[in-house]
Amino acid sequence: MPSTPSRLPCLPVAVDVVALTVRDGSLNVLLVTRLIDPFKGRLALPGGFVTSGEDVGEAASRELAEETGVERVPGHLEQLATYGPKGRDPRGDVLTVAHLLLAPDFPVLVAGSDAEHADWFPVAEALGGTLALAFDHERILRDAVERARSKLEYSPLAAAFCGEEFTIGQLRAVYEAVWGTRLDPRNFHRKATGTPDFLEDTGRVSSGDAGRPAALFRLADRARAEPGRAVLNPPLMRPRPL
Amino acid sequence: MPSTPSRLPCLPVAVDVVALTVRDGSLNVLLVTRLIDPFKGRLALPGGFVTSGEDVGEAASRELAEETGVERVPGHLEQLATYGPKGRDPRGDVLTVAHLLLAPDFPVLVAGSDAEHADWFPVAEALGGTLALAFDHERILRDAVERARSKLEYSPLAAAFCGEEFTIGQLRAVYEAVWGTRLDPRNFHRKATGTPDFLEDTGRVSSGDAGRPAALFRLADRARAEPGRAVLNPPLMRPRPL
DNA sequence: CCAAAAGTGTTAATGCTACACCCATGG
DNA sequence: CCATGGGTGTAGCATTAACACTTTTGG
Repeated sequence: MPSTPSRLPCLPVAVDVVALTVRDGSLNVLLVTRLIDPFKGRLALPGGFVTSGEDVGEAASRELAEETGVERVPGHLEQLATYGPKGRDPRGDVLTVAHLLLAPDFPVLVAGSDAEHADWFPVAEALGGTLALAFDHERILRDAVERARSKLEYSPLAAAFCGEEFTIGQLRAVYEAVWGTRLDPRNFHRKATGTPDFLEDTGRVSSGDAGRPAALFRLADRARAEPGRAVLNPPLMRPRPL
Repeated sequence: MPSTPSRLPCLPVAVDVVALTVRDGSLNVLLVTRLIDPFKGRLALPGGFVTSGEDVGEAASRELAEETGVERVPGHLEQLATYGPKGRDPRGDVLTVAHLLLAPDFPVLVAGSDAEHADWFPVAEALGGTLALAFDHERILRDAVERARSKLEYSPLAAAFCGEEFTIGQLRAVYEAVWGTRLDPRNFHRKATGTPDFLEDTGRVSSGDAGRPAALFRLADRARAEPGRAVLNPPLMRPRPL
């Protein structure tokens, strides 16, 4: 069976992934150095073309695995938005379906100097213009960060930045890094632990750090099942900027 | 210059539009009867293929105009999500970029019996399975309604369902229709008029209806400029269903 | 002991819900 | 006059914001 009907207008369809994580208290994004034209040598979002027989989400997963060298990239992947196809690629019209990955800080494997090498960069730098991203990737990154910021308000997705188990303090650090604000540790603790269907106490405690050991939590089953669902009702609001 | 680079994998790219409006107190969606296979005779979302040289949003606008006979369709158009390309069209892989239109109740022009004829249908019927929509359009419609519901909570987009000027009562009717709930008129009035950068009093009043004449409002300039922006902070919350 | 982070209690301000109540029009 | 919807006031409740305070570790 033919996978594409004939005599229909066709477009090259790409996927790009904005992979975000929290490192050293600030929001970082995964970027690759382009080895071919256009924009050879410039930094870009990981991505590539959709091949026959796969959905766009599968293509995003595949590209992410290929360009990081990590077989099963952790975190929460969701679709962001579709851009184009007009005027965003010097080669011609290319449609791209951008995706958003919220992930714990996993190490990128370096395959070799000839492959495209992915690495984490602070979002502030990537949006400041100093890195000069390829294509319209700065705009896509901007949209992705805004999406991530608003998602934290009403969904349990902040936990996607943490590992399987995490402390309330680590979770708060995620909110602070993504929103660029400081939150009151006491009030945050009450809100996070008091929200139904959000967190589950594992009974274990973290060790090693300074200060009193913290209880370890994991996402509640209800929140695991539907990661996009609005379990934080009323929402956890980010402080209004003046 | 060639508009599509050669030797790149290609896909047919469609756009579909979920046009929503409020009629007689309930949420309605614009559907067309398909005149060709596949799904000939079935109801479907208006849409079509993206042609060379246009962005997906432009294609959505164009298809909407073509299939309704209305040159400049009113309301707020935004991208919803992208579906596919696998297994959603019996002809083969087709990617579709779904859009969402929130519009006042405009009359659909009937061009003739041979053209695809668009008309409004209650969302409840379209999602109930009685209408049996073509392709995966029921799923897209479901996502669109959910998006519209959550957008009303924090954005000023409820006004997109009304005309240029509207009363608080008409605005409340939009919330009630989209959310399927009843809201207290007094509290709603206070919240709507008390939210900064949301509504602007025109100074005029509505006439003709039963009861006391109501003041006419329009969207504030700030809300007009960025229709998706979260001006309703804290959000206008829909009553939690038991 | 001291610093640092975890966790609990308390209070004041804010926002929402649920009403009572008055206003202005059409019939 | 009455019904109908527009608009204001207010008391009770829930949530939040701000901060005092205790707990438990590492150095």
